[in-house]
Amino acid sequence: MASPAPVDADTDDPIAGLVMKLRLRDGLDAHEADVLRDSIETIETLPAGRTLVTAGEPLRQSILLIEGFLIRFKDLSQGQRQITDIHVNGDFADLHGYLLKRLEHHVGALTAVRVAYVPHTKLTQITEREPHLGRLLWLSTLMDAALQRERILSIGRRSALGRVAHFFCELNARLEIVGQSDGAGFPFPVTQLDIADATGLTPVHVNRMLRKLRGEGLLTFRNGLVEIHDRTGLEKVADFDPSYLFLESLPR
Amino acid sequence: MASPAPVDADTDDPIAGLVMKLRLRDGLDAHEADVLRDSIETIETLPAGRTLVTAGEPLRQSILLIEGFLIRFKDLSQGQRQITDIHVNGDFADLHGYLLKRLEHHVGALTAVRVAYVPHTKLTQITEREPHLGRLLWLSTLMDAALQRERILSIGRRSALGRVAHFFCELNARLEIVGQSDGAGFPFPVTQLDIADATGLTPVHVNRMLRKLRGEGLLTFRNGLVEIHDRTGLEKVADFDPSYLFLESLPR
DNA sequence: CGCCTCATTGAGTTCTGTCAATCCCAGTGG
DNA sequence: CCACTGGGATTGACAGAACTCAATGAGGCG
Repeated sequence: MASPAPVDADTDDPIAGLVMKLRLRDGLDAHEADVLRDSIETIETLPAGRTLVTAGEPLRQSILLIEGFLIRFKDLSQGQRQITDIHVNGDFADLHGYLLKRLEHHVGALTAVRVAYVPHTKLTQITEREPHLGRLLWLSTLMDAALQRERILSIGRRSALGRVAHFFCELNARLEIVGQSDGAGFPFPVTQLDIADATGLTPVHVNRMLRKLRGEGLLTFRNGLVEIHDRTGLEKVADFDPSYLFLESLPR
Repeated sequence: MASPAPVDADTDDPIAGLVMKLRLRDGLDAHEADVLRDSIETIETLPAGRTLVTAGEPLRQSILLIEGFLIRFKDLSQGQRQITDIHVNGDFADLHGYLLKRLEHHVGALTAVRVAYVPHTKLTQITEREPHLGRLLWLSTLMDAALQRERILSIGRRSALGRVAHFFCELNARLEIVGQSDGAGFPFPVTQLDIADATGLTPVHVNRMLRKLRGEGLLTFRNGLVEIHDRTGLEKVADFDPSYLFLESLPR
């Protein structure tokens, strides 16, 4: 019940999701896929709530998310939390830490996760020996940045209802890419507080917005499950334009 | 009067600001600086308000900002504008466009600017022949992303007053790096509407917050000039922690 | 059964936005 | 030199969105 319905990205190959996403944007040959796979040092399963990286700590490896949801988040001095990114299956979540050497934010497991660790030394080898693959990794961090910009727009200019709607539209679209959503819904075992921290709202207000979305027959979020009843309507409320997701191919 | 007071980054070298910033993080040898300088194709001066890149248009070159302020911004379908990034002297503003092939946002001149154009072919050569320099360019896009994350935190969780205060704290710190602020103030010829679009507020409310900052003896913004009267107090109101700017060196 | 976390709801408050008038000032033309 | 104009800045009054506080409900778990 609580386990996500595996579609076809969830094979035994830990980099299946990543490969699906990179392929979507640019060619990725078998050799390059092998190099990526061989760069993985260890694989781990972690429970929800676990902090994987704390701001400021020195880093020597990056995190590839195989299954579950990871978040990057920051806090103000008084404790107000803001989630800046949500990562899904196949995201090279922590690639930012590679060149920054330390992160200015935390990385945590939003749900139970399976992650692979890639040593930074391997990443440097890739940039030296496989320039094209190196550019693809760079590209994936640039697409993270595009998601962040949309989040800035969302929090800065969308209404609370629009923000919540947009949050789910984006998640749905991103999960579709990696075969974790069929477009009509997906498992998402988090609390309303988590959604509040991602949208810059309070949990109470998120609750009200969810009620409204439900009442308008657009979307239900309950028991860790998102059901999209009216995708077109939801995207209209969200003012959702997926072009920032770069879903089309970007020829080499 | 309206011309910014050049400190020492404003030499004739178009990449002076960029070099200052990259040096701060990692070694950059003379050869690498030459490669960067030689990658510039043309240099242009543009008036305030000019749009340099429109969302979606195919790109073949990236923009290095030599002087003035550039913005990246997005709009909702009803026209609400949100500035997602502000670029200062020495920022390789449009490096994101290199691998994305097209941008999902616009790039505009917030003030009069002088910009250099670098063809994407040159950037590819750098990644192929100069892996270390390539990583530095990658690093600069990662630092852009760190700024974006702080903006998400700011808009999502800071009060209106805190947002405005934080906006100026960040700008001041970034301008100091490239010698465009002495820490006590700097020229910033923009309107309150621009600040509103950057902070996710309305111009009327920005005006009120500016009045408050002025009333508390923290900062004055008037006639395109920022004067910081009480930096410590301002940073306190802003809950400003500069660690996200990565001002310290990141050893190779 | 009791406890705990999370979801839900209502009432009231506060913050920020909206609307509209006025002010200020630089630039322009007479 | 002065009236006029236009773009911002400023202000007040009011509206509305989102937050706060607090109570209640619902479900899972030991």
